[in-house]
Amino acid sequence: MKRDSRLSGVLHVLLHMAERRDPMTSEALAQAMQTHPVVIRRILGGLRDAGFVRSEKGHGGGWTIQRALGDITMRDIYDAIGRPALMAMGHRTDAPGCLVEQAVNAALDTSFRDAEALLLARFAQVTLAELAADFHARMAARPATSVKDHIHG
Amino acid sequence: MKRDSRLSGVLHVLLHMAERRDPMTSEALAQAMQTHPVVIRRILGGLRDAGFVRSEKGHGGGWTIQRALGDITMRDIYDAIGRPALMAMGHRTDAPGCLVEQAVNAALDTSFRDAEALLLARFAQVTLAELAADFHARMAARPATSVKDHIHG
DNA sequence: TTTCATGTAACTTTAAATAATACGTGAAAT
DNA sequence: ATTTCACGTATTATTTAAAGTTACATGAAA
Repeated sequence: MKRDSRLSGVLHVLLHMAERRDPMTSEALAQAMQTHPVVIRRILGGLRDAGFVRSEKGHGGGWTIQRALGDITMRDIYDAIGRPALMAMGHRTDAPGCLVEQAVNAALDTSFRDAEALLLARFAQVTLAELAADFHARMAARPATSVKDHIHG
Repeated sequence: MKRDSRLSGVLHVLLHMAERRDPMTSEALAQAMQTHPVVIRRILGGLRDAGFVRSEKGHGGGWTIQRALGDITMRDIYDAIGRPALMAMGHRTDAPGCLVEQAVNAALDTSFRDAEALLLARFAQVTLAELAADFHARMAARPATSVKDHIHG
């Protein structure tokens, strides 16, 4: 399995956008994330459709956040990127005729469902404003002088 | 990401073994699991080292369970197969110096750690005996006549 | 001594995420 | 108007870990 890092990627990108007043280009965001501009457009595309960010073409264009950070939770972002799988484990067959497999799947499914519910509940409790505040707290605890010293690019 | 199904696979195999008195060969287990004998040996190898099963070579050889089903929990099995990742998401390590990324990772890690702890706690509460009982209950709720009608192979 | 069955290493295939390429659309600057 | 900038997206390639496969060695029983 290749671990999915879209959620952390999107959150990272959004917080970087939040530190700026002007639109940020996919190019600039990609550089900050050490990835490709197309990847940025793909993951932000879902957020645009959900109304969290706006994109503008042409000179001076780029991406801007459309809602107050306090009104966006990690759960919102998770939903907007298409609710990718949270659990790394599945089972071999979905509709098994084998009753042994049914018993095993039932036990695993129950546990995984509860763990997922816990995760989503946690996600819903964390807003981007809180993440931004955490970032600023980390910055204050450091000797460097400005925001620019703490973010890449 | 390719979902990991080793845990469900091992549990499945163990319950099948539990339904028999004689050793089961990797060949027979593989047929029941629709997979390859080598895969069976690989996943059972860890359990053998942990003392949950025993393997014997030669005529009449194969795999047998070494402990009472009530003394083996799903958590034991999870540990014995090497504690594979439970969560499908990781975070990018591209910019570890970035405080924004640190803030995001901290929030995600907290949630994921709690979800993993919940999962492992649940695993520790379920014994193979309970899974076997669930299997027999499912069998009793069905019109077919014998164990053989409900397990593959 | 032949056959059966596990023990393992090495290699191939597969699934999902990510990266890269190429080309299209629309907006602003000149 | 035309050029430049920046997003939109389809297509293809790369990467990673799991799963499958092959090959050969070891050891026990017939």
